[in-house]
Formats: sequence, C-alpha cells, structure tokens
Amino acid sequence: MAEKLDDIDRRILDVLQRDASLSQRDIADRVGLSQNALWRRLKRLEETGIMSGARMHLDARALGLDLTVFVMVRTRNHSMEWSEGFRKHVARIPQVQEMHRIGGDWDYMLKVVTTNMAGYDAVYRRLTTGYELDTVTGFFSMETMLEDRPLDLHA
Amino acid sequence: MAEKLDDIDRRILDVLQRDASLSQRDIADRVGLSQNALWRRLKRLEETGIMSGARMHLDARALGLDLTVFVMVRTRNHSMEWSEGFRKHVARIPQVQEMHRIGGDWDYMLKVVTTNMAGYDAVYRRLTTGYELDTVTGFFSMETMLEDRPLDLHA
DNA sequence: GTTGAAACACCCTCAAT
DNA sequence: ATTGAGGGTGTTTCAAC
Repeated sequence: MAEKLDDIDRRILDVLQRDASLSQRDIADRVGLSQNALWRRLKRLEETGIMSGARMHLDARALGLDLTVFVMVRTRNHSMEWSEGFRKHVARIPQVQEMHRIGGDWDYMLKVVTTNMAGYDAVYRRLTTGYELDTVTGFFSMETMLEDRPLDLHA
Repeated sequence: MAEKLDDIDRRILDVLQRDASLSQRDIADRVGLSQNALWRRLKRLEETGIMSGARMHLDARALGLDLTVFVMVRTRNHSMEWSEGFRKHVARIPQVQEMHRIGGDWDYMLKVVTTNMAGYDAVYRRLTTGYELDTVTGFFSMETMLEDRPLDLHA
C-alpha cells in the first residue's frame, strides 16, 4: 500500500496538511521546485489517493461544541456481521467523530463531540437504542491539551 | 464564546469543512447567495476565528501509518503546573495526534498514530522518559471504523 | 528536471441598484 | 441584500530546452 514517495513528496504533503490554501507558487518555492514540476507531483499525489481533499478546519468551541467524550463500549456479540451492523448504526449519529474496534478491556471506542450534557445524553440514548451493549462508559474530556495535529510523515 | 450564526453561516461552514477547495462561485450557488455576499460572510467567519485554515487531508494508511493506539495514563501528581509541563513534554512527540485530560479511572488520554509496533515502542519510551507515570495502558485500534468526520453543526 | 507564454478561472474590490 | 465589471492573482496546459 505504501507508495513510493521521495523527500520532496513528503515535504509537499507536510506543507499542505498544515495549510492547504497556499498557492502552487509558494509551495514550489518552499520545496525547491518549479511551479510546473510541482503541478505534476500534485496531480500524481491526488491520483494515488494519498491526498484526499482539502477541508476547512473549524473551531469546535467557537461553535458551542464544548463537550468531548470518549465512549468505551463492551458488547456480547463479536461476529463480524454484528460489528458491521453496529458500525452503520453508529455512523448515523453525526456527533460521533471517530469509531474504532479496539483490543483490551473494551471492544469499541467512540469519540463524541457535542454541545453539553443534554447533547451527550441524546447521543447515549441513540447509541443504546436497538442495540444490547454490555457496558458503556464515557470518559469526559475536561481539557483538550492537543488536537488535530499533523501526521508525522517521518515516522 | 458562541458567535451569532444564522442558518446560512452554518451551511457555508458545513460545505467548507467537507471540501475547502470549492470556489466561491460554487459555494454561493449552494447556499443561495451572490458571490459578493458570500465573500463578506467568509471574511467575517475568518475574523471571528471560527474558520482557522484549510488543511489537506492525508490518508494515513497510504503513508504507511498503520498503527493507531489510544494511550491511557494515570499519574501521581495532579497539580496544574505538573500538568502543563507534561503537556509540553507530550507536545514534542510528533506521533501524538491528540491529548486530553479526562475524568474517570484515568488522568490523560493520548491518540498515537505511527507505522508499527516498533514505532509505538519509540513513542512509549519517549513518553515515559523523565516522567514518573503511575500506569500507562495502550488500547490498540484493530479497525478504524469511522474517522475524521465533519462536526455536527446542528447539535 | 527547467523557463516562458497563453487561456482560462478565480478572487477581491468598487460602483450602481 | 443584488448585479456587473475591472485588475490582479492563480491554475492548467502548452512548446521548447
């Protein structure tokens, strides 16, 4: 799956994951390419699917989305069919930002972002309606200390 | 903190958080505004800080970043000074995408994205070097079922 | 890989309504 | 709020090296 990327590709991606509004002129200067050569690389990086679209970053707090909860779920049924059904169920809840099937003491972990406790309660009810979950525990974020950081492209 | 946003503002933000590469012409058509009126709203939304820059979305898997771990940390020292020092310590680790101070059985939760188990071990060592942590447990994501979803602007 | 140019789209501002 | 228009910038595709 890992595509062949050289250092320049990595630098282009790193610049863009931090600021996608830069002009090709600026990016080309930063990575030491002509605008034309950069254009060809950008096209290739798009085609391979490594870059999958620019997104505007929004400030959740400024939008009144003040509550972040990490929800741990333990279930009884562990078949893949049930898991996929559960995924679709959760995907219909827009306050869920992220969902993972995890190892350890729990089966699933969800990240929920909403306005307040009433909003979380609504998510909780929707989550548990129609699905028999063994245990559901919310870990409430009291302080977001780091968020939305760029990927480490040198890892 | 919550700014005064009408439905049109919300629709603009919703369109842009899904695709920041759209032209003002396209956005204006979608939300039913003239390009000129849209421009003024965009300027205002930028100034208030609700929109904080476009970012290119990268496919972690295509970049070989195949391992996601949620790290739960329990500490002994719970002073705010220690917490801020710990935050700065963690902020220097580029594989950490997210860090929260949480309530419940744990004190902190970190999201780590890296290449493989060796990469995670490097993060673990760096995390625990110089800081006496009571307990550190990693919940390994076996399957990312939902990720990077847009915020729910109607919550 | 590079430069230069041409055609087009987009952004921003202003004037008028 | 709207349309229309102008100048400047950015993108995309050439041709030539």
